[in-house]
Amino acid sequence: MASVASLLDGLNPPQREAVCCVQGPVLVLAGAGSGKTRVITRRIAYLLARRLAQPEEILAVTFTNKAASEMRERVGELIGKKAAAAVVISTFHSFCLQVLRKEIEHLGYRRNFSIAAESDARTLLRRVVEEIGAQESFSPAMFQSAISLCKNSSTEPDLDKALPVRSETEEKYSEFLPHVYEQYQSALRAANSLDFDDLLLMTLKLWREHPRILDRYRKQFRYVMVDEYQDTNGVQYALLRLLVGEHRNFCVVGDDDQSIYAWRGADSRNILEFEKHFPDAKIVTLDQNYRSTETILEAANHVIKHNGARREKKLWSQLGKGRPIDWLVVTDDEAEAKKAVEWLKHIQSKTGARYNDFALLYRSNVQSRPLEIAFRQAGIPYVVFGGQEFFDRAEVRDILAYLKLIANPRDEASLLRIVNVPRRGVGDATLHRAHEYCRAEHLPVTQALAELLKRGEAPGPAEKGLREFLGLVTHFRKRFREEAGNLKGLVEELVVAIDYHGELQRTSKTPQQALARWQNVELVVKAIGDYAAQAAVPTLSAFLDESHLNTDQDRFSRQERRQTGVTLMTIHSAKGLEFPFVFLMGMEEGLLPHERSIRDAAIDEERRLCYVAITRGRRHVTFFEALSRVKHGRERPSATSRFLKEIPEHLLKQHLHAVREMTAEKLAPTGTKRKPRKRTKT
DNA sequence: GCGTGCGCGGTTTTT
DNA sequence: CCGCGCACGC
Repeated sequence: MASVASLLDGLNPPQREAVCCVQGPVLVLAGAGSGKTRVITRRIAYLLARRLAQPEEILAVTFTNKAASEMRERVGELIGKKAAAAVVISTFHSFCLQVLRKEIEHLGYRRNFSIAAESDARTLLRRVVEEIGAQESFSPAMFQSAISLCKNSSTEPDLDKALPVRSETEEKYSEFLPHVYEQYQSALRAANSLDFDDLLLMTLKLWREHPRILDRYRKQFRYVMVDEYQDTNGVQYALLRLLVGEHRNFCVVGDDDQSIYAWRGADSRNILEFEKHFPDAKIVTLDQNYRSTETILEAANHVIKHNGARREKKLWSQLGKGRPIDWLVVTDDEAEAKKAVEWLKHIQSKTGARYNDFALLYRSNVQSRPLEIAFRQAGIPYVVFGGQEFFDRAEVRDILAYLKLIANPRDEASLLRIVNVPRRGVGDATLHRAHEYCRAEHLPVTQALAELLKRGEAPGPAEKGLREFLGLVTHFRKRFREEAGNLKGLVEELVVAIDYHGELQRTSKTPQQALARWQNVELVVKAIGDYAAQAAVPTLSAFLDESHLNTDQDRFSRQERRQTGVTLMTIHSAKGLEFPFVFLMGMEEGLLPHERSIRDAAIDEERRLCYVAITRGRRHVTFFEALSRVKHGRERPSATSRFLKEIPEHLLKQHLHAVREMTAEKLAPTGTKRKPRKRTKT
């Protein structure tokens, strides 16, 4: 255990203050690259070194598993692995899941509840929308995001807030929304399932309705810390408020300028109005940056200062001016990709930088495509982050659905997914009947199906298939209960029992696709093996929980970090990361800011995105701008991003080489007359 | 109950 | 341009 004094070593004055002020509410405004993780980890160690708390009395909440495990690792370096393991460092969702796995029976759900992944939730929602006859108004997807916003926004689902009423269709839609919400919620309950948002909402409900239970948690967690506080939503705020209500030893760390998840329900008022919520709050601002050159920070400061409601802060560093930001103008997106390759090689030849030192950041995933092609052609290794999640692929979800139904016989979304995979001749008629039956008698779906079968109410061809299916599920449910030590073997057996290999061969378009999908299945089996090997008491249910709450970045980051290659990712996924060289692609109106945000007048968040992107760079940042871009399959002219224009000229160096080679014909068909010329400050 | 072809819509995505 | 969701025909 490190000494109290040594824990303050190498910290600047505000950082020390943030570490030492441990009683009462504290807001640490931590600008990009200002050493915030350092502050949180030292603070935890400080609490322990001064014997103010036992490890298990400290709760540190993060938004990602990755952040949580990094934090645990770094706390471990300070106080030892064993003590660090006892500190509760967790994401909001997994913390709430832990609470609910213990206490949910108080809310009338069963302990073996399923987590409904987004696709499962959509399945349930689709039927609800259909039953209500609301399909005329909006798609299930629209209802889904509206419901999610409701669930996130405040304590009680606030239906009016979900969407401002604008058109006739939308009016009709908001008229349906309350019914859809209600029916969806009861469908979830009948399926003994919670969606992601429910994990938080139900915990809140539990604490509200059962003060004694809340009291236990209050007594346990005497010190509470929250990372990325600008990303908390209304429910998370309410949860925290309840938890720290009495002792108020509450320290939040965040940066309002990096709030880029409002569209998902994050409410930046939580950080902006912290003093309103906690009038005696102590505010510490960390604005010394240890990451970027002064040029990069100056550019970032200039962009962000155009935002309205924000806490004034100016990042500064002692790392020298560095080189000006290069601004490369090219004709179109293909040229942009080629230029990126060329420019990367150019920087490498001057600095000797490795591929890992570069990140190409873009607003939306579609932009990755031309980049990937260019990098592949150039033979430069790259890693694309994002895109389809492993656990979101059809074959993986099939296997998971079997396991989920085995763990929770009421899980209707999972049943619907797999009852006919492989084909068993069970159709809508049978399933509808089962659904009605299940609703009337409050039976688990599996049992409802069994009952239909017993009564001979399953129509001819379905009968045999149904019998086999139910036999299989029952068989494996028993086996998983009795042979819990052999998770991996049982999953392997299950895959064979349903002949999933054959199924993939039947349903894949090419043998290559069948192979790729089969390899994913093998990865699921491997994942459960890995899980069983490291868990103290492996259970199917805990494996399923993990597979729902961990993202690919948590699961595969280790391997990928070892890999050397250029990083391609969205600005959103770059938050929290840093790279010596950052290329910011598509600095154009319509892309950054995105056209949809322009339409919705949500420019401030786009500006924060731009700010986040720029502040990822350590040594150097390059902007790319294409004069025309393919959108929805059409080539269209584009204009320089307004954010780029907010950066003073002396910080930029514009390059027009690529454009000089541009031919007149290239521009003519797109109708653009715009000739790039040296920018004049407006 | 199951396979195919047209037509619409299309940011970002910590869990 | 691409992927999917649904509607139609077997």
